[in-house]
Amino acid sequence: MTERAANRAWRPQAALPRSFYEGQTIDVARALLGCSLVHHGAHGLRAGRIVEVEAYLGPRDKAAHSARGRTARTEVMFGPAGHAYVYLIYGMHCCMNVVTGPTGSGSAVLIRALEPITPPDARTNGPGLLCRALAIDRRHYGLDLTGDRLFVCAPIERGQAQERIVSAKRIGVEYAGAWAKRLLRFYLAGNAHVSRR
DNA sequence: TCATTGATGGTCT
DNA sequence: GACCATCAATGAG
Repeated sequence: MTERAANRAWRPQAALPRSFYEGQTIDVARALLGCSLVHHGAHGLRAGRIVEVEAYLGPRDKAAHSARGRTARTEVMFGPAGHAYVYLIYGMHCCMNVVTGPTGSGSAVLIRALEPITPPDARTNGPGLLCRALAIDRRHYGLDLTGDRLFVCAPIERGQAQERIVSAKRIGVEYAGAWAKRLLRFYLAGNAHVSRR
């Protein structure tokens, strides 16, 4: 946490390969916890450690945007895994997902919160906040996450006991009937940067 | 501390 | 025209 932020310059590792994203969406969601989200932009390097995610399981999942059909907005969800699905919500906030599973499955994982790395005082405890902090917006729609601009890299080894993962209901999807009750939100237990505590 | 509400615009009916 | 995978400001208690 503050130790990582304060000390020697943090350097991103290699981007995770496409095979990482091609797995079962729930498995990918859980595996993303602890990984670093990295953006190399005009502003320089901005990054954070993923501490909260939500899984969206494709068109059968009534909470998923892909359940509304294949449209210009959702097109990237139906493409190959390992690409960014970025959308505008409430007219002012962007949210970022990673596309998962087999091509055509329409599944993705929403990144909901980060523990900031650079800059260390950034507010990243929500899907809109983290996009703003990392300068991610709709221009990144469809971007290949196996490139070197925007990507995820493997967890930083901490030499500590592994952090426990909590499963919970997803936020803001009450309209989705039975799917709203599914425990498809995952976060690191006790982490101070989770969006709702 | 909690509940409520306004901001703001793309997407879909 | 309604809805929305959000956030910040506000006001009551």
